[in-house]
Amino acid sequence: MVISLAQISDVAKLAGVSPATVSRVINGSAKVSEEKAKRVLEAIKATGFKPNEIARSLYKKSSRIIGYIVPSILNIFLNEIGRAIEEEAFQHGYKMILCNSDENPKKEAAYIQMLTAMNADGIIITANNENLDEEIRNCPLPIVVLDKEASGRYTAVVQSDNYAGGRLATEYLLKCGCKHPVLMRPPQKYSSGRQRFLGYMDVCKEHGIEPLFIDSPFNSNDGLRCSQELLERFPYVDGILAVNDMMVLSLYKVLLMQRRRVPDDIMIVGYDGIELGGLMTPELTTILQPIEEIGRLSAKIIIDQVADKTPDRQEYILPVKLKVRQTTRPPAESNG
Amino acid sequence: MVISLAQISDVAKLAGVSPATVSRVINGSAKVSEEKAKRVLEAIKATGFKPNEIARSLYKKSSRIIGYIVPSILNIFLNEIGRAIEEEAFQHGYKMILCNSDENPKKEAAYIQMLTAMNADGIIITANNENLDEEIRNCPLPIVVLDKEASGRYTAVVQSDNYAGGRLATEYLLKCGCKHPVLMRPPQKYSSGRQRFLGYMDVCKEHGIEPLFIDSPFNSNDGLRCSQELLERFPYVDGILAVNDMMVLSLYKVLLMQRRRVPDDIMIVGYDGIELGGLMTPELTTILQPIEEIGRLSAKIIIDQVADKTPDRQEYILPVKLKVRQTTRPPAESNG
DNA sequence: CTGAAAGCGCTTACAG
DNA sequence: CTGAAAGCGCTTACAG
Repeated sequence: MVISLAQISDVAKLAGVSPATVSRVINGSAKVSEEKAKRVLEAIKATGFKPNEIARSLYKKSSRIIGYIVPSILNIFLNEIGRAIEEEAFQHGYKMILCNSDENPKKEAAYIQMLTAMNADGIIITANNENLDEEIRNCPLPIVVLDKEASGRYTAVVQSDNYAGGRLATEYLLKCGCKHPVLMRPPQKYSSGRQRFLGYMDVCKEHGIEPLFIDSPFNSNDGLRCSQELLERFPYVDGILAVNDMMVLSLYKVLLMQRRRVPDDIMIVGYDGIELGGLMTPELTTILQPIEEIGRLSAKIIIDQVADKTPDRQEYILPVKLKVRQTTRPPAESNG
Repeated sequence: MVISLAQISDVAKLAGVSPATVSRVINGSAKVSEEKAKRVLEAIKATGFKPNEIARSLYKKSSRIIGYIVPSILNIFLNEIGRAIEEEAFQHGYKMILCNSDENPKKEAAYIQMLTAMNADGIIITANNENLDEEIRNCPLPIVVLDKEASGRYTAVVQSDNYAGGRLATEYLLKCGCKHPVLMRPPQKYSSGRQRFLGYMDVCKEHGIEPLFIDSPFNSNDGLRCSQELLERFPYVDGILAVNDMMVLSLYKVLLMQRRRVPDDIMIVGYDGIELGGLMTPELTTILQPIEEIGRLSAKIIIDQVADKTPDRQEYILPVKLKVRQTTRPPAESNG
């Protein structure tokens, strides 16, 4: 069943004017006599006319759409950023569409092409593969890269201060009295991962503490295995810097099986600050990335770009914060 | 910085043929001499030409895009369905774009219009408000409605058997020896919620058990308050049918505070079967909705619709399953 | 097999 | 202020 929609010509006929006049009324792009405008408005209502955006953007080169490409639609952190992008976009009359690349370079390329082809006004992407360079280079749209090593052409990079995040978490665990904090080291192919590692290493060095870490993916599919390995390799661990908040669910499971109490035996600091962290039991102490700001800023950069405002700079490093909850215990003297 | 893209006319010029011929090569829509085809292919490569989908779909009326509109981008269950939609779509050369309506009717309407305007081939929606009727009626696209009471016009409704789900969960709790199973009753404005409630009520009646329930939202923002209220009103509760899996995180928190053990003191059955349930500690016994199938079927219905195949029927009720994990304990005699 | 032409549904110079 | 015309970048009858 296909409902045929009214077209601008139908409206024009009904109102007794030309399509051009109808267009001008809709867009407010030129003066139209009050009387004709009124007739047009009535005709629009009567016909239920909605301008065809395809035709419109074929001419206008802008569809007021921002594309957000993520490697996984199941990544809560990225979805929380998406929500912020969406809000900012909508406030400015833009729409956000989310595309799931499923960590598949072919899909990623396909969505970049689709967004280009549909005259989107920009792309926000957490690209995580290098093969993408060519697609991005061939894409004429403004591109904001999130959170990852930016390679090749882009309009701006928006990420949080991962070095500071790594430091902050480590320093806090030491302050809480941990002697053997172990880092679940994020993938080192990402600059974010390298920065966090660096932050951890530097703090260890400054405190004369031996750095301990195991490599961990962001994805929690392997979380159980990874958590188990951590405890096997470092049975004396008394503090853990989780690769991200989600991973802590697996950590809890393994710790409980081994009857290690949190925070009594082992303290934990997560990373990201997704809402889920507050729902866990015990509630998760974590590094808060400025999720809302990352999303809004990224959207804003693209919207400004449309108005030919180039961003102040190409790299935005947003500050992180420590959120203390229940998986850490501050030292007793801090009460004084 | 705007990169100007090659157009079909550039390719034609370079290959020494007409744009029509280039189009025919790209689309395989008519025979082209081998020699010219070869020249065209070379010219395409040389220019890096990508057909403008906007222009293309203005004529073709199909953009090979399926829109998936959800009330919240943070709903894991809906995102898992989205992943399945995406996979099915991609296999057939379609793309899925996810639109977040944020439970805002205006956004919902805006996205429906956008998808219509961009000649999407169909919409999959978990509409949850009644005001939407008009938008949907005015939308000429195939629409598949998920999981909710379908109102007005639509191509098909795909949902799982909520009545059976309600029954299954209740029966299992009784089988495990619960005397006072309490239902976190899902919002009754949804047919899915009403069906589950009915399933629960019927089983209670059949077993001569007093039905106990409190109203609960799907959203876990209010989870803590809701869980607390449940325990206050029914302190003797020994089994809980959670409104969904996510809500169980809040439940755990409250139960732990009150020193009630799971499953020793209180057993829990979740609802949905999201992956997160398996990461919880204890791992969650739950009703598995056929997430993968819901997504794939919905996508398939739309894709078939494009080829003018009307679906076999308008209502698909998919079967649910019980997944036993650690929040329930089967009766001892079941070993024999 | 192939090109010139018309058309998809809008928008905007161009004249008046 | 307003309409006829051209154009956005493709695709597909229509002739040949």
